[in-house]
This record gives sequence, C-alpha cells and structure tokens, in this order.
Amino acid sequence: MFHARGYDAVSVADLTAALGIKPPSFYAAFGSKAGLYSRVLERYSESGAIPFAALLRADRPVAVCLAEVLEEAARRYGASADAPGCLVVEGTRSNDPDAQAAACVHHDAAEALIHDYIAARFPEGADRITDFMDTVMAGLSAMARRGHGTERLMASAKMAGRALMREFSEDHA
Amino acid sequence: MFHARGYDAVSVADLTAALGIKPPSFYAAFGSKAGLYSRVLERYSESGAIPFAALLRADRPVAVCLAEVLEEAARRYGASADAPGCLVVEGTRSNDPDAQAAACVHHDAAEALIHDYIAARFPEGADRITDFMDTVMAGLSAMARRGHGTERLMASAKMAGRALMREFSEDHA
DNA sequence: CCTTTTTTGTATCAGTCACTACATTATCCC
DNA sequence: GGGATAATGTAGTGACTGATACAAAAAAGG
Repeated sequence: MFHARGYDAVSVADLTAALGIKPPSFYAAFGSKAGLYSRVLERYSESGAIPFAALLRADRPVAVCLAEVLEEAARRYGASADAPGCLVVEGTRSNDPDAQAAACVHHDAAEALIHDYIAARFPEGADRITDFMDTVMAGLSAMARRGHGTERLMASAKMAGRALMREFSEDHA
Repeated sequence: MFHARGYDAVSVADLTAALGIKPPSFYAAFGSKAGLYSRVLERYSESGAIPFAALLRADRPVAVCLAEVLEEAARRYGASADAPGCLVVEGTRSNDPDAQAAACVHHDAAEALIHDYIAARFPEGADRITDFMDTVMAGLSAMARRGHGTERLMASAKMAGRALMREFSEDHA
C-alpha cells in the first residue's frame, strides 16, 4: 500500500483494515506507522529494489553497468501499474519527517554504492555522474508514478545510458 | 509557500496566518485552498516558469533548443533554495485530487508545446524525446527539492542535453 | 447623519489524523 | 481445569484538517 499510494496517502486506519487487525494490535506489532514503513523499506531493499551489488561489476565497463542500472530501474519501476516507481525514491519525498529519514537512509546507501563504484575508476567524474544517475532515476520513478509503463521508461533509460557511454568515452580520450 | 513546502504541507491555517486574514476572508477571496493554488499556478506559468515559447525557436536546431530548456530548468529549479524545483511538476505529485488536476493542466500544456515543437521536424521521435525531456525535468525538480543548487543541476542538464544532440544527429544520418 | 451593504472576526463545524487507556478474550503453563 | 500472561477489541484521546454560521464592525450611498 505504501508503494501503491505513497506513505502520506496511507492512513493507519487503511493499514489496520487491510491487515484485519485493530489499532492496538498494529501498534503492538510495529510501534508506529513509520515503524512499519521502516520494515517495509528493509524488505524492499532486500528483494524488490535494484540489485546494485550484482549490477555494478568490476569486470565490465563502468558506463555499461551504470546503463544497466538505469534499464533495470525502468523495468522495475514500470513493472506493476499498481505499485509504480521506487518505494525508496518516493519515500524521500514524504511530508512525514520520520518516513523521509527512513527512506533517505536507504537512498543514501544506494547512492554511496554508485558513487564509490564510479570513483574507483573515474574519481574526477564520480560526483557529476552520480548526480546524473540520481536525476534520471528520480525522473524515471516520477514518470512511472504518472502511469508510464516499462517500454516508455526503458526508452528514456536507454537514452540516458547512451549519454553515460559518451561521457566515459570522452574521459578516456 | 506552496512552492517552498508543497501543496499538501501547507495548511489553510498557515496561509491565513501568513496573509494576516481570517479563514472567512480567505474563502471569500479564493473560494478554497485549491482555488488559491490555481491562481498561484497561473501566475507562476506567466512569470516564474520556463519560457518555453521563447526557448523553442523554429530558426535554431531542435536539439539545441531542447538542451537550452533543460539548462533553463536547472537554473530556475535551483535558483532559490527556499522555493526549489518546479511548482507545476511538484504539484502533479500532490495527494489532493484538485491540486493535482490543476497542476496537470499546466504540465500537459507545457508537454504538448514540447511535443509539437519536436513533431514539427522529427515526427518519428517526438514521443520518445518528449518522454525523455519530461523524465529529466522531473528528475531535476526532484534533485532541486533535495537541496541541490543550480551548478549541480546544470551539470546533469548539460549531460542530458548532450544526449539530445546525439539523438538528433543520428536521426539525421 | 443614518441606513444599507459589504467585509471581517469569533467561534466552531464535522471529519480525519496517529495513537492509547482500559477491559475483555484468548493462550499458555502447570 | 485453574491461574498467570499475552494478545485483542471497544472506545475514545487531543490535535489538526478544510471549510462555515453568525454577528459585529467597517465602508458606501443618500
């Protein structure tokens, strides 16, 4: 439900109704609405999110791996129309401070993964390229939330991917 | 205030306090919270938003003009830290149906402007390129909201702009 | 100056938010 | 089966949401 409608748009009443439990049981189990969200984020990071560690390989060109991350984002963000976009990216935009902080933890971790991966071989462009990756992924998540399916997202992801290739081939030269 | 904190995060109480008026005067003047937001959007589209009509020129290369739109977005979205991102783009993400609809009107108009501009000279790629423009602009607005300044946004905008050049030069060949 | 109309402030509307005190029911251990 | 413990349902907390009824004050018109 958090993924489908966003943290702010889901009320505790919605959650308890969906779970078939009453508020006291909900708070006994999860502590708070943000507490449940934290656990959902954890689960999402383990299974539903982009597998950065597997995609960012040291034995392949940096630009290729980064482009594959973007394409995987397009695939996952547009996969299910009833849960569009990235749970983490969207969470960082919540109006609730606790939820936002929880989502930022995961986002910052993923961002650091990307940054370090680039920095290992192109330290001078790591900041710039990481920003670009962030921008495109935030954009893809937003477009998914607008209803765009995987095909349309993929076209934009591939375009951004080609921009990455270009960027790295220039750094090489 | 809508631009600074987002439609959902601003309450009528905030608005009446800031305006120095009481709720009845507020509703007499604007009809509703969404009514005021509509007028704010109107004003924003006339003065604060990206001047698409001026930027999308028929006497210059399509890719150059589109790249300039993205750079102008970077400039405006990151200009003031207390009102980051695009009021329209962010408005389309509101949880309030009325506010979202009002923002979508302006967003769709801008999108149509871009689409028609591209379609006039590159009909086969208009959909794809428009999606890419939307994606990057949504991403830039999101990054601005995360606190990135104009310089960082501009770097990503320029990268995306170079991707556009490449795309059009290939279509040419 | 007095009446009429408009604007404003006081106080509050019903509804929803996340969250909890309390009592009852179910479960477990012996 | 009986007593301690844990989980649950009932009901409601205060705070806030957007939006108003009503009356007092201000402005306009003669």
